[in-house]
Amino acid sequence: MEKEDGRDITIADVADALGVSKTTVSRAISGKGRIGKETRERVLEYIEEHDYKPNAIAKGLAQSKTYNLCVVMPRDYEVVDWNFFQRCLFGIQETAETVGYDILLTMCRMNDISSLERIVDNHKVDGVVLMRTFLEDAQIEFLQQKGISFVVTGSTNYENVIQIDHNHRSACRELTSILLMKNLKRIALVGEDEGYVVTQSRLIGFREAYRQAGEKLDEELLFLNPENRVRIDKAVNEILERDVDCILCMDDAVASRVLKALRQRHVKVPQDVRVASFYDSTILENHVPSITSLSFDAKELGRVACRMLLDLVEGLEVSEKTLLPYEVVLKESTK
Amino acid sequence: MEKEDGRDITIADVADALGVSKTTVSRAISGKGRIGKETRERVLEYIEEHDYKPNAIAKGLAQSKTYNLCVVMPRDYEVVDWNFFQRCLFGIQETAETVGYDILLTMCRMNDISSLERIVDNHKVDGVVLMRTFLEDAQIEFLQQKGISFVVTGSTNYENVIQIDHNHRSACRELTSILLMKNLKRIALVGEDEGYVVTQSRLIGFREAYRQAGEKLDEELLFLNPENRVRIDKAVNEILERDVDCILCMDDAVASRVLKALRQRHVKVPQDVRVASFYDSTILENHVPSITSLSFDAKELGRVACRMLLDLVEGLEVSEKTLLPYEVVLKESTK
DNA sequence: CTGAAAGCGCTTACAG
DNA sequence: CTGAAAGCGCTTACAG
Repeated sequence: MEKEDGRDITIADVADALGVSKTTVSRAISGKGRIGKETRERVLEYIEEHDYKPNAIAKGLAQSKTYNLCVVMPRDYEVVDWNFFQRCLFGIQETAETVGYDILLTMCRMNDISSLERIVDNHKVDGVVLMRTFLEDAQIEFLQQKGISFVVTGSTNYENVIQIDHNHRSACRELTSILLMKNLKRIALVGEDEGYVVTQSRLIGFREAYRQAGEKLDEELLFLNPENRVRIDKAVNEILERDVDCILCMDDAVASRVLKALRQRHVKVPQDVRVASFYDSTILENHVPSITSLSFDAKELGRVACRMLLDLVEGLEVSEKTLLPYEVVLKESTK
Repeated sequence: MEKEDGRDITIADVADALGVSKTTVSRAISGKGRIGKETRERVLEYIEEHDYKPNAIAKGLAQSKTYNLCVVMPRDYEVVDWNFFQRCLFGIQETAETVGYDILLTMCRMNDISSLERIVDNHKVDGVVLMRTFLEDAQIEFLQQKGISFVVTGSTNYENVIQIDHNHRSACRELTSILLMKNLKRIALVGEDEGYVVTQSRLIGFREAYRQAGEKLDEELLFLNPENRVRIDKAVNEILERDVDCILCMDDAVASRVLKALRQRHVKVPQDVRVASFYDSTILENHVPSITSLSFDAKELGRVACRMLLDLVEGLEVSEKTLLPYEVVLKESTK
């Protein structure tokens, strides 16, 4: 509702029109504080009729709150799976919305956190969720020093950080175990970057599966050197020379390149070699043959993370580490 | 900088410490209004030293501004290319940031605009960019009625809407022309949804190319019926019966399904039939053979859109329709 | 149950 | 060139 001068009506206008005080109107809206049932109804009715909408900014100022949550997305070109972040973001937004919070989105290149700093310093948000962190993470250090509420989706080695993640270690252990049980003993593990905690978790899970199965892991089949970055091709050559049963990829970006390399060499999947990925993304969605992989519910991750951040903002106790379940999805590529 | 009680220091603290008025401090910071050079420097120095940061919320309230822009992303599962929106979003965020604006992100399912309504009604943003619109668009109607500044990325038939788009019509005309010049006369056009303006533009460009080339278009080769939605497969069968030179797909999601269908039928691309898409996305990025398509710079679209919205918010004149260039990228699939 | 008043942290005419 | 004061639109002790 607008007044003649083009401004929206305020709580003061409502109060005037009804011959009550602003306090009363405020109480009727918020439901806080004692107020007569009848007065409240009168106010509510008037508000409804005249389409009054509270100004969230003013409310925020008075309460020293913003009702905004900052989510920091990664922004490099190297990101494996945008879609995952996308879905996670949806989960966050969806649950934030249900309690009247909005999402202030920003990006973070490597360790340039200027944008995050500006948003936090300017008091534009009540809390933040970091969608990706590094082993050495400027975002975490900044937020901890500022003392602002935040959670991390994914895992980190930093202390006292609320983190929500899928159980990658256990997931990778399970997938590897299944492969071993299928009598695929010689598994080559290909991955590009050890700079993330998740990569380490995956590797640990991989090793655990071998140990549990009582099988010996051939360290010669581990291709984790970051120098392989552009040379997956070369790695594939070496792998093929070493007589492997299966190629396990750290993620789909890697898997995609491995598959391409195999195709070029006319190596058939799964006949000549099996392939599986520790990660499922849309990259391989339409791949023929379909690729065995782990499946994670990104949206649920977002939902849980957001809920926890909201609790944190409200001053509630929140457990430091939450692990979400996963699924192993067996497809043609490991038949 | 924090005070003992945990609150951040305010303009009043600075004023007190320096023995000047809040007015003066405010002026020193904003650069507005007359102020002595020396006093300004004193203030600035103190601020720097004590790491004072203005409270954007308070500033916003005083100025009736928020320094936030709302970006509305589509949220259906049917969206063709998330990546495009992603990159566009990056462009928007990037340019907003340079002038101290932040992005409030929300999603819009089909025509459920409740989330957008809440954000606008609560005065949480100064303007909005709609990333996708429908022929009948609740978002546009709502924003127009509210009289709030907004721009649209993409095209719409609504009047008086600032829109920034790639020149799809001309792009599709050019790609089609090139195919015709390669003597690929019998081109089947496959698309799923006519509910968007862009689909119409593409179709127009397609027809124009035929007209310009003086070739007759076989209407039997147009597969645009939404009923094909799940039946691309069937369409491909019919296409193959009709002796076509090339299959032109409205977008990559369609192209991807068409290619899959061809593969299953052992039809070779480009030997047996050529394939091209009116759109380039990551879906087909690693496809073998590589697919001829149009290429659009999503990030630039975001940048331009944001700049125009900012102008609009500042009350500047802005041209209603802006068309951005494109590229035709010829690849193996039409060799 | 209700209200006057102070306050959230800024900006901005207005006066000097 | 500088400042006192009012105002942005809410909330919230405090008093009645």
